[in-house]
Amino acid sequence: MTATRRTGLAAGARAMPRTTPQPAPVAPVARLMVDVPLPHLDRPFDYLVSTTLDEQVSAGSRVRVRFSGRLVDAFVLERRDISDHDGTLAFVERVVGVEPVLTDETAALFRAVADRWAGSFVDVARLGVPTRHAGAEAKAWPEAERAAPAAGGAPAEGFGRYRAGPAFLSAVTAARPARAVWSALAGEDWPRRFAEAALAALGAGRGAVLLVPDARDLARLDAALTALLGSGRHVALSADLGPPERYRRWIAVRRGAVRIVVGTRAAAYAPVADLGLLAIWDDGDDLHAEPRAPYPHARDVLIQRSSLTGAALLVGGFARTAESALLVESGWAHEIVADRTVVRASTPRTTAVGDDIEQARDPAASAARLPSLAMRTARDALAAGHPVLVQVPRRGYVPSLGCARDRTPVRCAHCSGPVAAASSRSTPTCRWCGRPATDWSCPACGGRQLRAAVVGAGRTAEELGRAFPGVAVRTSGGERVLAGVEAAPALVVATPGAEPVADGGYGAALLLDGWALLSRADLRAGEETLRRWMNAAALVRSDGTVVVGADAGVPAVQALVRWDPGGAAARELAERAELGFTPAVRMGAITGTPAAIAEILSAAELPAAAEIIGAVPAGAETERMLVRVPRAAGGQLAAALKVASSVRSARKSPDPVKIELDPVRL
DNA sequence: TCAATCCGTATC
DNA sequence: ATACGGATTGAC
Repeated sequence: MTATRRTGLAAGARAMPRTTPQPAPVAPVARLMVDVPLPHLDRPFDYLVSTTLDEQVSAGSRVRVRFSGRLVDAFVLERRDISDHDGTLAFVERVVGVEPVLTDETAALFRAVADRWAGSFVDVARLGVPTRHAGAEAKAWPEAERAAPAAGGAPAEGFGRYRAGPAFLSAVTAARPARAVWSALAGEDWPRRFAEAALAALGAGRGAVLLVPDARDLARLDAALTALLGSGRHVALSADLGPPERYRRWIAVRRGAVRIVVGTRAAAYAPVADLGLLAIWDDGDDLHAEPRAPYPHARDVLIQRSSLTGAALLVGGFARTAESALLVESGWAHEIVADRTVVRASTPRTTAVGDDIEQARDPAASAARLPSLAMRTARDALAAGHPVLVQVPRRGYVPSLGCARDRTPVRCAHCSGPVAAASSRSTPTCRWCGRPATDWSCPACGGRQLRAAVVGAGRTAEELGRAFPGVAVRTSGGERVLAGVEAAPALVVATPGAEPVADGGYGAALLLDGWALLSRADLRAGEETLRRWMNAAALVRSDGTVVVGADAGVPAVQALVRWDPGGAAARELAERAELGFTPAVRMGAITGTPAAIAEILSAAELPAAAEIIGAVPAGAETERMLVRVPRAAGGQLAAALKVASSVRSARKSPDPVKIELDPVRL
């Protein structure tokens, strides 16, 4: 660049006079991570900080730098005196916003999570740091309005009902790194318990992060914290806030104005200083699994964060996952469970009516789906003035049809998609391409008559309306989810996960079509079914009744009847160990073209014990390969896969591969 | 001998 | 990604 050009620039657009930048006198080097998606660039680079930017660039700052010719975003990890880079250093171009977005602790967490899931730092940082919104930086956070903390309950209240419950709370109060898996009793006011645990952390002068699966649970937890702490001392973070509000709240946390964060999975990375408690509710819910690379699971992020910071960890739920069972079995976490007598007293009476599979599978006969016991149970609860919950696994009217004669599933003639009916009168239509399925004939027997193969929530509500004339029927599911229902007779038809909370509890719950949940071709079908049932049954009054439409011999049914989430999870874990599946082992899943998979496998120095489980088709021209290693070699596996994908990206290999660790779905 | 092109490598 | 250097190729 010539002297004249430089003079020209100095006289140019910028108001501030511009000369050759001088490195800052103290700690002129900024070590930073550049925001480029290439795995082989996932390491720090050093830049110089000029005297003009000296004040604004600190550890955690978001900056822009010229990297290999173009301007890219970057996260500053630290300021240091010297660089170990041999070449000359470029200067940081500018600072993005005045707010440092990383703390030393979250930077370490991003690194650890990236390493654990064979991803890169900036991929994880993108999950944990919301997009900047300049307007939000200016506003101050309102002062907390303090509620008089409600007095702690009597000994047999709250966590006092559980063995090791009070011990956990006092550990949090004493800022000790207690770790626990909590199996909540049916009917438990878990948002209140979470709020109490957060208050304990606050009492120790620490902060807390509490995670829930979805917006509805978040609203409940938010309300419980407001009731206990007043407003302004905690903040709710979720994706559906919209960028400005989300950033405003997040910045309040980063500045230390708020020390308690409740939120959905991305809140796991909230920059709370001096963490005293990390908690997650219902860790079996799929929503805790991040769908963006590197696909970290919120429970595992909290586990790592607990290890890094020494913050207490609470994994709570009505049901228990095999992963949580492993935390207990390995001795890493303690159990918080109630004694059997307490469990029996709080669990609604539960009966299975699976009886005849053939009959249960004939959804056309409403008497079979709503057996007489279920009808009687509902009638009694309604008569007693309580609402009745009816859980139906599928939404829609008739989401799946079959041949009336031999039950061959009806597929679309054009695209082979599944065919569903939207109402009793409408023409069955393909759910993929929308074409009506007129003129269908059974490929097996030639029959032309259709019948319902699966009955959805819509038709169930219709049937119930006829069976109980005069009783209000309400539905919750899909896009229309009810938060709660009042303590009055009503039939509430809900899909799993969309069950409204009933004021005072439901008088009864009917869990229909258990076979549809249990027979899913999924390794986790049993665990997931029990989780959905327990979450529904937990909303029933302790003197109420649960009727579950599944065979009494099925382990999940027995665990529900006995309210034994720990036993079920231990059995599940043992089964996974036998089959060699997560969490008993660590797994890597590589999805891509056969050539790309072969490239990864040849570049990866897999641990000696690695076992490769042969490629299965995974979509058009792609396959999926699994690598299994003992848990102790999990870190090595992730590192090897990371190196292999770095080699591929450095080599500019064309077809993309997806690398997942411990995938939730197999 | 020089320029156009390809390939591999580093990116502070 | 993308910019750059060194090697390679082809035409004069």
